[in-house]
Amino acid sequence: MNIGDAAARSGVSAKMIRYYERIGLIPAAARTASGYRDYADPDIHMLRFIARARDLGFPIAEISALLDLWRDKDRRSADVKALAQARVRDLRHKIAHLQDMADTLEDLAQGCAGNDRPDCPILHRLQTRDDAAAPAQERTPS
Amino acid sequence: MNIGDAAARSGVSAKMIRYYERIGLIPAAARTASGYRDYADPDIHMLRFIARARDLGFPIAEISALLDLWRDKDRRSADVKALAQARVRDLRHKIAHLQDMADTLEDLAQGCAGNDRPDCPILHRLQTRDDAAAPAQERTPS
DNA sequence: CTTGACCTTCCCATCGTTGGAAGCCCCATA
DNA sequence: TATGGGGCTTCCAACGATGGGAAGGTCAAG
Repeated sequence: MNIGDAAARSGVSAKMIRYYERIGLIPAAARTASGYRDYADPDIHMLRFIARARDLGFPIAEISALLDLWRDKDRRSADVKALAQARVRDLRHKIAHLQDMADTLEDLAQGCAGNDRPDCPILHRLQTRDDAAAPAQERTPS
Repeated sequence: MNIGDAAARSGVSAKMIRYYERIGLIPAAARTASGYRDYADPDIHMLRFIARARDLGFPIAEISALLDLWRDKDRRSADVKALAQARVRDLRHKIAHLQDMADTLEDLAQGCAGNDRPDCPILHRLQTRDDAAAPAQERTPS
């Protein structure tokens, strides 16, 4: 199976497959006599695994750890769970940060008339001191 | 005022100040006879403005637009508001995406025993077909 | 045999930021 | 006055993850 077929079947682009091989995330693929990379079904499984993990926000280093666990038949499910939970915490942290930014910005925009006049509290708050940068403190801890 | 002082006062690192100058976000700073960049209070205001906008998630291109509006005394506040609202929409979109990832992953982790045994639905779902990629609530844990 | 679609490697770009190296400058202290 | 250490200058590289493209080899169909 050529790299193009592997890409189509796994959802990982040919570019990224070569990249993952280069950085050592996946082992070097087998080669045909003419130098083409040659993939089989287990490789597709692995690439699909990577695609899923990537879609769930795992960075490369953690996908590498997940792959090790995936291949290790003597793994402890606690190790897998710990990785997943750490990722969830990281995602929740990022979400909270973006939420703060969005809430603050929305609050600023809400106070702006949005007409033809130049005065705008958004610019005003941006240019002045940073005393009250968090108006959205009381959010439901959903 | 040296670049180090400007960095300390504005909250923008010296590295980034040089970078912003290089990419044209800010005009080239004045120079002393010996070639040092020389900053005054208006420059600090501008850098602070940039730092605030950056902390609110504006990309460089939009900060540039905001700076233009900031300097334009004949601006229309509607233009500023539109930029801010577009940024809020973008942030909310990113938040929704991260939320999906976190919910799905949390759901997967919830079904994992987290003990010394190797079987783990997280790895299981990652390696099998893609019907599990839907948002967390859709799927009833069987 | 030609053509076109594929493959190979290599380089460059993104975006915002940080780090380092080599070399010059400024100030304080001995 | 000399010296040392910090700050300044520029340039180069890297990060994560991906895309684009050039130059050249290979494969399969017409």
